[in-house]
Amino acid sequence: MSADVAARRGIPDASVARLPGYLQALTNFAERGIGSVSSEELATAAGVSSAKLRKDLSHLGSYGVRGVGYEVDRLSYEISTALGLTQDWPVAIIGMGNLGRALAAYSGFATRGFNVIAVLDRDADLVGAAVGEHRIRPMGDLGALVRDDRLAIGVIATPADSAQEVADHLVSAGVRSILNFAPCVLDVPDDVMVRKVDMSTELQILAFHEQRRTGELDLSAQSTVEGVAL
Amino acid sequence: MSADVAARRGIPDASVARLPGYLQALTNFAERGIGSVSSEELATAAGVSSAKLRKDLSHLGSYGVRGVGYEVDRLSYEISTALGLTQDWPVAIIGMGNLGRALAAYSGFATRGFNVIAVLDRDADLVGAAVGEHRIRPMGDLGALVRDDRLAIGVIATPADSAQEVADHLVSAGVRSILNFAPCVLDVPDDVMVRKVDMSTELQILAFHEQRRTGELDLSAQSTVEGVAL
DNA sequence: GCGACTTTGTGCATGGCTTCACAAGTGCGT
DNA sequence: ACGCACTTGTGAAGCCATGCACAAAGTCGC
Repeated sequence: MSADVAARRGIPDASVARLPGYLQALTNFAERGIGSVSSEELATAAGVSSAKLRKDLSHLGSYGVRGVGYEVDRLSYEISTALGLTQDWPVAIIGMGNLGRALAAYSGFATRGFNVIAVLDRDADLVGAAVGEHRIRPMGDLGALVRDDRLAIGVIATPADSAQEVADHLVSAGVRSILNFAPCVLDVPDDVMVRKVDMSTELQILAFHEQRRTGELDLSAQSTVEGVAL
Repeated sequence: MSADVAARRGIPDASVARLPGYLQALTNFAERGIGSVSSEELATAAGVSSAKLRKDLSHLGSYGVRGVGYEVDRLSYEISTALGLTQDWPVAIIGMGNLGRALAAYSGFATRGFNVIAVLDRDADLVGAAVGEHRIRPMGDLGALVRDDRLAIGVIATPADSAQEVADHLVSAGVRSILNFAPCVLDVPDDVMVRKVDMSTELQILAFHEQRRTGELDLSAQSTVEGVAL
């Protein structure tokens, strides 16, 4: 068991970031009634190379069978355990604008080990309004949610200018994992983990490649010789 | 100019992924009336190390002044140019569920170089309905949007089970940059770039670290000796 | 049983990214 | 004019992740 923990401690971040993808692919296989997959099949379904997949899985332990592959149910369980999804994590969403409401209505949480236990907003005028099955609660409720309902993960869906304030609130209430949808950098203590989701950033990265592509096409008149591929 | 392009070609992906963050931080500085920043200040605002920032910027060219720092406006312009944001990119959002509507209503696009020119849905019953300033259009309009309005970027906001179908439609219409919000892997030709945004994945990564943290706390009773930090 | 075949798990080499450390260049005060 | 304080840009070193190639280990057919 201590070996278990020791193994888990050493999983590289890059591997951890891919585990959810494997889990999702495995769920698809299970739904299609497939009981066993090779690293090649699973890797293709998850969009990675089979060597990478095997190395990633080797960090969890040795759950495959040589010559055969991986049992879908078993591997799903092991990855779920590694990710800490054997329990349901209570999540609170803060900021009930368009995005917050969309997130609150998103059904994908429940099937993936998360449970939205509360939605909150800083705006007193919104408090009490219904959002799906929830009623919007005031920020002051955060402390009770952490204490009584073991809230551990906060989702910030506010505009950028109030995100830091909300983050401070979450941190002082004891939340140490934050998913930030606001397009800004949050300043939090070292022991608080923040992950950011920003569609503008993603679009800008796409724009870079799109522009580079069209830029090269313009130049192709004078030199088609340079490798355009890749 | 060819040196310019050559320089731009060589920007590492990791650097490109950080440029939007720098641009955003610079915009903040500009709004606060700050005309000049050091790499240290900008790096802190963007949440990276100053060495990394300087190396990233060095890939664009030499736009700083030793002993002084970077002029905010100038650097903003250079990064915008590198990212291809001097023009506005036409974007279409496909899938008008909760998420699609939230994205369509998101005001952050316009200020960051993107312009939602159309929203679409596969469901014929939804076609024609109003979403903000837009009316939902049928998938068949994609070809015309690419041809007449230079649509280059598609945003998939459908459930996972129709994402691949939508992606195929986008690709055959000529779109080569896709932002995918559906929790699945898309199979597209090599010259099509897909970036994925998946909040479930992000939450699962947070859960991993949260679980590891609490797991170690549980064990701390028997052995506080092992380095708990980091 | 046994040999042929399949697939995992992993040591090793490779490449890319990050960090360090410092020379080169700039402004300022005197 | 000159030295001092400051900051950029960049070679060099170290680190992490990826890809390769193969031995180990299992199945299947006979």
